[in-house]
Amino acid sequence: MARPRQFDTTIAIESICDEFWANGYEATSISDLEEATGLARARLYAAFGSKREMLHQSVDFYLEARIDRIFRQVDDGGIAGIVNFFRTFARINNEMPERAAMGCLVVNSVVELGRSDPDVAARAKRYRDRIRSAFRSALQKAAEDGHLDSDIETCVDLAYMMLMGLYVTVKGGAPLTEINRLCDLAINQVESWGIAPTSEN
Amino acid sequence: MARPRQFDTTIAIESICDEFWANGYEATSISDLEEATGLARARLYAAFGSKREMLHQSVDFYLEARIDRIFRQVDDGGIAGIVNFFRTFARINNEMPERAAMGCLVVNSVVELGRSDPDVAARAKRYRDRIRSAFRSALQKAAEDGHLDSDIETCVDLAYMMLMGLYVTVKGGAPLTEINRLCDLAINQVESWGIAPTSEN
DNA sequence: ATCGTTGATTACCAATCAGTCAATAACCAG
DNA sequence: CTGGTTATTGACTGATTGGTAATCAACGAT
Repeated sequence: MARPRQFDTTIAIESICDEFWANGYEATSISDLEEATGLARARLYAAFGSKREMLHQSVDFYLEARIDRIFRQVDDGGIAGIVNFFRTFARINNEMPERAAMGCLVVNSVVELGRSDPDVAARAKRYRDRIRSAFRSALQKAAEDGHLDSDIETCVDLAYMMLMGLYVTVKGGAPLTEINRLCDLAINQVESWGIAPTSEN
Repeated sequence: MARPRQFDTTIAIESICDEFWANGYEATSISDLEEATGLARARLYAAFGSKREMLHQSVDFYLEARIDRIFRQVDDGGIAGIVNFFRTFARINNEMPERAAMGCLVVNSVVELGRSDPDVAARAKRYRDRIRSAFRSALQKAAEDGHLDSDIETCVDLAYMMLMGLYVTVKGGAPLTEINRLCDLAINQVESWGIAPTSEN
């Protein structure tokens, strides 16, 4: 009963997401988004309402297209699933350093805007919950299989904190040797949860 | 042999630092800095050259006035010094939530600009080095006193990552219960390094 | 006292910012 | 084919951005 939109909003959000991801919210102008999407600003505003809303939808997209997709592989993977996650993290840093240097859109956004934008903070909560849920599921599976000898919630939180530490370190332009060292540490730590602790922690 | 400056640049940088700390780099305008310092923009530019330089000097100030001052107490404190550091972190979050929600200027700056500003990245390296140096000294002292049963470098990196995880979580507006839980976890972890590991990790 | 140098003040700049509006175009139900 | 509805277009807005130029004021050395 009316003129249909001539572009796919999801595809547009994907381009917008990449822009915010690479450069941050404030440093990204509407002109940048016009260029990235190939859409005139009025079309963007007609579709999304405001720059903030574009960020919110970008984070939503990122949460399901990136975060959820990655952590679904962790959900059922047991200890190995978590280990593999950190291995992949290291591999991306070694093979795609530019991409890795973008860090995580949710971390970037929440550090830049979390204090002033409750909508970003709310998405950050979903983010934390999703990550911890994946780690928890993986560890619960390990526990059922008798491959766990540690408190699950403690390990969940520890894995989460190590991951956040990695993101911040990567953003700081730390050399690959340092990033690999931290990844190895995380991997060793996670693997140690699956076996009885020895004198070397 | 010329007219002396009528204001203390260090005091000005302190105000500028607070502004960047609270609101981030891009979201802070020169007008905001004029208001915060009480100095006209031309005076700021005469003294500091550019907005970027104001940030760099703010981070430098922050590194020595905040970071170094805090971590000097960790340097010689052994295990208890590190534990006390995380206890203080928790206390600030409980007693001064608004201040705590500002997070850490270096983390904020490096997440916002580290990818594009090498000068910020360089300061982030000094930041990581200083923090790890403090944790290392503390753990070495514990080792000399025979109160350590873990690999020092591993513990150093783990403590650092936990701290970064805390900063990110705080920025995400996580409830106090969650922050306190993570702080308690960090404290338990650090304390465990000083005693022989048991079956509960 | 004066001269050279520097800081302070004010007004100003072009560029860019996020966002809007009126006109036009395309679609679908009837 | 027409009328109602929505998308698209391109020009446009006032406000704000980081940064400057010119004038004036204050100082120390001679």
